[in-house]
Amino acid sequence: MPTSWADSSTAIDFAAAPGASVGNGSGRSTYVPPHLRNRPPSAGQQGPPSYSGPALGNERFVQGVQSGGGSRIIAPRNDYNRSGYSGGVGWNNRIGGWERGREREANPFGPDVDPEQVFNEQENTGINFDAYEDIPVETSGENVPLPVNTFAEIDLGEALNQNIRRCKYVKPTPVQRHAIPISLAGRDLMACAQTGSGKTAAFCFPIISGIMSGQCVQRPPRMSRMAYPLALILSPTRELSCQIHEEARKFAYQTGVRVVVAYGGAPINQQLRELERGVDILVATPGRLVDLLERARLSLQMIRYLALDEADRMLDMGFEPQIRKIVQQMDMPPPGIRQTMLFSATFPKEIQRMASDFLANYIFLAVGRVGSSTDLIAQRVEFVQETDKRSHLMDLLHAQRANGGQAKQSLTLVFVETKKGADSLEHWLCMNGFPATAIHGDRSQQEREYALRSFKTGHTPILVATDVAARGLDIPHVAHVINFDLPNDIDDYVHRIGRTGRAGKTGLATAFFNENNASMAKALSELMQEANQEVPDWLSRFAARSYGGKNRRGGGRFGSRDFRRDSSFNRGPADYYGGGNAGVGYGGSGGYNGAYAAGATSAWD
DNA sequence: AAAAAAT
Repeated sequence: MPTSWADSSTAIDFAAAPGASVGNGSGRSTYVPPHLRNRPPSAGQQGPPSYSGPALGNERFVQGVQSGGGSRIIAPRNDYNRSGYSGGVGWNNRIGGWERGREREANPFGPDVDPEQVFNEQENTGINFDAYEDIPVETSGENVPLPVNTFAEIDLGEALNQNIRRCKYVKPTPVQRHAIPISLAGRDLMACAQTGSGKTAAFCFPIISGIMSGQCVQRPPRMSRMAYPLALILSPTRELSCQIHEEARKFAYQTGVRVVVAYGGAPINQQLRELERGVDILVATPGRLVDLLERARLSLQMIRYLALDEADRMLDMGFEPQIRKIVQQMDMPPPGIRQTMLFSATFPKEIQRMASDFLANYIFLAVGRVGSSTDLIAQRVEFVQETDKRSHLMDLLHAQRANGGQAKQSLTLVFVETKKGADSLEHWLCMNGFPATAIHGDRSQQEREYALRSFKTGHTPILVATDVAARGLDIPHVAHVINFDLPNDIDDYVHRIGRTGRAGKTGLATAFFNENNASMAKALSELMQEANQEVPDWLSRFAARSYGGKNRRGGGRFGSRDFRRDSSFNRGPADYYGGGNAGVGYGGSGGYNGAYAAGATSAWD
């Protein structure tokens, strides 16, 4: 994955520059970021700047600018923070500062888009805003800031506004309308929303805007090669982290806010180099992040914004210990000091507990699921024996091809249960004349990224995938999701079919069902029923027969409701936000069920 | 049981 800064020629300077070598000893050279080398010494370099940051106490970082005088001298340093110290204007000056001398920031909008040509027409892969009109939204908490209806109402700054135009965002999505004002007001947020609802922008805009305007102490001077991001965005899979990184780079283009991504499976050295060159927003998967922390190449003590994306997925994948380590056991400022946004498609107990632990007096936001509410995804279930699956798949693909689906317009995503199954199905499809590729966790990261690219571009319009691709990935033009193997969890099913019918486009989801999936019958038929889909009789019979299986409404969930309303949850000292029920003026929450049935397992359980 | 994620 090309990362703009890595690809610039200064990377070479970096390797060659004497200043690049870093010493740990006090007498050795201090790392000077490449963009600050060969600059005439400014006033700031005469003496070491003082630094008053979180290490000295729990005051808000913004106070550091004003109160920093004479607090602590750590290391000789360049004028990184000069504007903040001298004028107290913070980052607006910094843009001129650390961006000056950089020839050109790589164009994050892709080769087809000239960022200078804001009104340049491009295929609209964006959001079908009409599809958002009826999406129900629910908020609760103390003093919920009012939602906005346009981006213009929000003061995000000219640079960000221009990027919003470049991205062709005309109008905020529901999650953006609500989440952005909440975030800009400095409040913590627990949001139930899906990727595809525009939530990446919903958490990126306030972060970028906050970093730009914040009178923060930029980098605590250190002699080590430690990176100090101001914002951290955690996501469950590498591909999702990449995707967030790509989007965030567009939003941050020419704002001076630097976005870096770190994830496993890729050489760590390049990522370390990126971090060394400065990072404001770090997007990461938990494993690699812990690695970086343990190598002491990264400190979280400057974190002002924390965003956890697809939090339920991260818990499913067993990341809770790592996440708790990152958030609670390293040097990250506590809730109330940092600002935290927790995004999750579902809201089970574990997430509620996490919300209690990670957030301070938060606002709860639930957004109906886009594309699932209506007929945007046509769901079909077919009874297919294991042994017949391949030939049946072949029939579907032939029919699809016969219908003249343009390759690029009709991508087909085939979900299977196992990594081995993915490989063998891919091979079999290719042998039978269907250009397919596969993505799963046993493939190298390079292969994974190649597969995804090849699929997105329509080069191989069939992608065989395990659940690695089930959530969050936003691939335009997926016309058909085939559950070759049904998952064992209805939530996974919802996420998988959510790869189609995105952003207001219609999609088709076909599932192969047989006796092995009996445990899914009930939940599946309920889900389809509530989404006004035709449920085959045989499936209803299966459903009636099955006792076990997961009841969608069960599982000890409070659903999308703000659980703080439920007094049973407020037990003991964990209720640190005091007072307990924050759901002021909140009532009649059940009203949306039914109408938005397919989203029932997500935001509207 | 399988998948994902650090090496």
